[in-house]
This record gives sequence, structure tokens and C-alpha cells, in this order.
Amino acid sequence: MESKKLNIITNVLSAKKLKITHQRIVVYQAVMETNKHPSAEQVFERIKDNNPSISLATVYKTLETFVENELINKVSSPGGTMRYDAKRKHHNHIYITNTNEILDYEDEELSKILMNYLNKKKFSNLNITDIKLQIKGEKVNPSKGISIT
Amino acid sequence: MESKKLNIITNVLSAKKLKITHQRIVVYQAVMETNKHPSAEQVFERIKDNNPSISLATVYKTLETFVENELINKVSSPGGTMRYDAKRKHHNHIYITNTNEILDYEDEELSKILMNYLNKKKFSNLNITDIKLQIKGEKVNPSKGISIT
DNA sequence: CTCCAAATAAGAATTATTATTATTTAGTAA
DNA sequence: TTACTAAATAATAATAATTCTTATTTGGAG
Ligand SMILES: [Mn+2]
Ligand SMILES: [Mn+2]
Ligand SMILES: [Zn+2]
Ligand SMILES: [Zn+2]
Repeated sequence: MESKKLNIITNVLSAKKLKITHQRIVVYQAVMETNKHPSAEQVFERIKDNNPSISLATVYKTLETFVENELINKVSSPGGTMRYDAKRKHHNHIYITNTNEILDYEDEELSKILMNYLNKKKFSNLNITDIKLQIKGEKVNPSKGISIT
Repeated sequence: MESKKLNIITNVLSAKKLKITHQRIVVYQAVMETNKHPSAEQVFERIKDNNPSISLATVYKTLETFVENELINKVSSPGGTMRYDAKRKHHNHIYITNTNEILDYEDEELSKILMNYLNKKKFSNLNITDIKLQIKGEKVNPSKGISIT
């Protein structure tokens, strides 16, 4: 249960040769247990009650460390602030402009279509590292969710 | 020539019922005459020598006004700062991470493929305002350009 | 021309993020 | 175990990007 999850995290950190610290564990957990693409500030808010001595700067630095080690992703948002994403599998994002939410939009078929189309193109002098669709929109009813068929 | 361009700008501003000010004219020109997606600071840098009394805050405010009036677009970048885009026709962006450049990638065929694919999907409670492909990559040779076949 | 709502300049304030530095600690090895 | 040390952290200052405030100016309507 609790100890098993903790064990998984220590394994992940060890595999990247990162020191296992309490701060890294709680930041990692906080990012992993949500799909809301939190900002550094939001990660800090989520963990600070149970970890009163943790510093916001440490949260920023820890998240950066995770990004550098490819444990999480960093994504810019139309609101301007950087958000962090636990999902490592390739996926697209829907930016909800009236709520600042970022939703995942995973679509295997679409990814294949894009791959297939872009592979025919030749981009000289360019090393492509990522290709994703960015959908922007607003919730008609901000208090309700969005479903996709 | 000069006066003709000026005339076009005054017409554009008039059509949006915006007061025609010197500041708006030079900011509009600065954004229009480049495809480099400048930041507010970069727009300010470009115009300040010929307009020593213009204020950076005015540049910010003026760009926002243009965005609200749909004369230009605002786009977030992986570097975190907001950039402004004169091109109003639908197009995609290539973010060059090692030079902070934003390149336009216009592709009618791709746009159609995406439109076509996404129109089959039903997004409930979501009002889609924009769909674009975001390509991220790095220049192999940062001092050279990129060409696409 | 006069007038005034709107725009601007200047600078303060805010927000997001990064840098600095003294202190603490995880992991290593005696 | 304990001692050591490089790395991590806390606290806070600094910076960067953007927005706000307010006194002054001005475009354009009448
Ligand atoms: Mn910033
Ligand atoms: Mn910002
Ligand atoms: Zn995501
Ligand atoms: Zn563009």
C-alpha cells in the first residue's frame, strides 16, 4: 500500500541516480496523483500542509530536476505559467481558456495520421523532438466536465 | 509608399473603432513587418529609437488591444514569454528550442486532414476556438535556416 | 475651437521564476 | 556505526515578465 508506492518512487529515483529525499518523494507523488497539470505553485500548495518546512524554491528545483531526467514533462499554457505533466506517453492537450484547465487528449489514431503525414515532409536543418496537437477552447458550462466520443 | 501603408493602417484601426495614435501605428507596423513572432519587449526595442518617448507599458497595452480586436494573435512559447503574431490566417508553429525562434508552418493539406478528422469527434460541453499543430525541435546548425519540402 | 473620454508615460506593484548562500543531509566508505 | 562530503534544501534576494495606478496628454466628436 503506502510502502509499496514509496518503494516504486525510490526505484524510479534510484534509476536516475537521484538522491532519495523526502522533498523529492512528496513532489513526485503530488504530480503523479493528478491529471490536472499543476503549476509549481499548485504542487507546493498541495503538499505544504503535510510538509510545512518545504520551500517553494525546492519545489521549482525538484520539478526541473524531474523534467531534466524525463520523469515528467513541462508544458507552457496560454495563461503564461508553466505546468507539469506526469503523463509520459505521447498525447495532446486541450486548453480550456475560461477555467485554465489543461486536459489530456490521447488519440492513437490521430498520432498515427500526424506521424504518417509529417514523415513524408523533409525538414532540413531541423531535429524534431515533439509533435503535438494543441486544441484551445472554452467550457460551455465551466462547472461540468468534457466528454469526447 | 509610406503614406499608402499609413493609410492602410489607419483604415484597419478605424474599422475597429480604435483611436488612431502614433503609438498604435508604430506598434502595428513593427508587428506586421516581421514574421519572427516578437515579444512585447522586442517590439519595444524595435521601435524605441525612432520613438524615444514611447513607454513599454503602452506597448504591452497596445498589443493586448490588438489581440482583443483580432488584429494580431498572441502565442505562448516554451520559453515562457508571450509572443505576438501578425499572421492571421490559420497556420501552425515550429518552436526552435535552441534559438527561441518561432517559425510559421502553413500547410493547407494538413489543416484539412485535421479538420476532417476532428469533425468526426464530438466534444460535449466544449467550444473549440483553435486547433493547431505544435512542432518542437532544434536547429542542427543554429546559424542557418530551415527549409521544408 | 472646446471638450472629454480614452490613451499614454512613468513608475510602482505583482507574479512567476531563478539565483545565492548558509545549513542540512543522503549516501558512501572507513 | 561513525565520519565525511558532495549534493540538496530553506530562506530569501534577485530577476524577468507583465499588469496596475495615476497624473498628464490627446484624438476626434460636436
Ligand atoms: Mn517568467
Ligand atoms: Mn508571466
Ligand atoms: Zn498531459
Ligand atoms: Zn505564426
